[in-house]
Amino acid sequence: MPELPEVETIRRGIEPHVLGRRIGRVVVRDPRLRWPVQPDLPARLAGRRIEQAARRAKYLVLHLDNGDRLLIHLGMSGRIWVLDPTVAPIKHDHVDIELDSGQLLRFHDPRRFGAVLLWSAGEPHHELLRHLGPEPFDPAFHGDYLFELSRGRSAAVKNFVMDGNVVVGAGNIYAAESLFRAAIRPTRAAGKVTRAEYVELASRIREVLNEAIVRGGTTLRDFAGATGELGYFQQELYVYGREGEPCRRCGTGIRRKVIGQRSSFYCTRCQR
DNA sequence: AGATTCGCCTGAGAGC
DNA sequence: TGCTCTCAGGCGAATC
Repeated sequence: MPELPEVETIRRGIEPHVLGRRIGRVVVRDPRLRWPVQPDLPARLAGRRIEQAARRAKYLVLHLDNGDRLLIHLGMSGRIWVLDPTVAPIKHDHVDIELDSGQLLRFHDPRRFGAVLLWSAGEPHHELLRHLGPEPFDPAFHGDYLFELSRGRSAAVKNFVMDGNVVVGAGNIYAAESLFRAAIRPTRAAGKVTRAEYVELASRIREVLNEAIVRGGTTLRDFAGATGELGYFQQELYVYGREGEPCRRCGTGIRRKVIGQRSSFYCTRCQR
């Protein structure tokens, strides 16, 4: 499932293919995504030039020359491919965006949890982005911020950092890995984690995400179609998906426990 | 307000 | 081989 590092990798991958390109025909084969594709989206995209390929949380944000922006979210099974238009569409290829380079952007999403939405120039803030917490690499994100925000919270610290209102990008895998590196047990109440621990955690969240982005970039060096897969970072996981396997630090068997409906992995010895 | 649950989807993998 | 069942999960909405 594409998390923030995967989305950033995809952004970097498609950027050279879309920057400065003018959009031609847009084909919507199935508008039934997480939110329905707006009926007027093809007409409003046609003829627009793409001026910037940005990212906010897990949203790709393509800035257009008329001030409109195209939001693309991959949900959990979404893909974006840069293809030659002669490549025949396959099942779940929901949206094609033709470019004046002769290539096209193809949005593919079996589970349709993703979205392709037009954000009008007239709306300064998009409803889906309004509530989002800071980017992990934003200076506003630091240990003190987590500490202050978490006071009085009874939810598990893992759920707390996975909450997009708190900070974006700490998805299930990266939350688990960050908490391991910070030696914090994911089940702890967020309100009971100390300031010093949050300073460490914020640092580890940035570290883990940065490493994953670097690895993701490696897998897509010969970019043709961003796959949104884990890439080489998968080889460096300390706890995620390693139930029963020995901790890479101390050898203790990694524990799996469901926290807030999500599988969580941690070392009972290293994480307190 | 914060915490929890629900619902949308289909593919992969396990079990039979 | 082929079927059924379970699980996975981003994230807004609804509910507690």
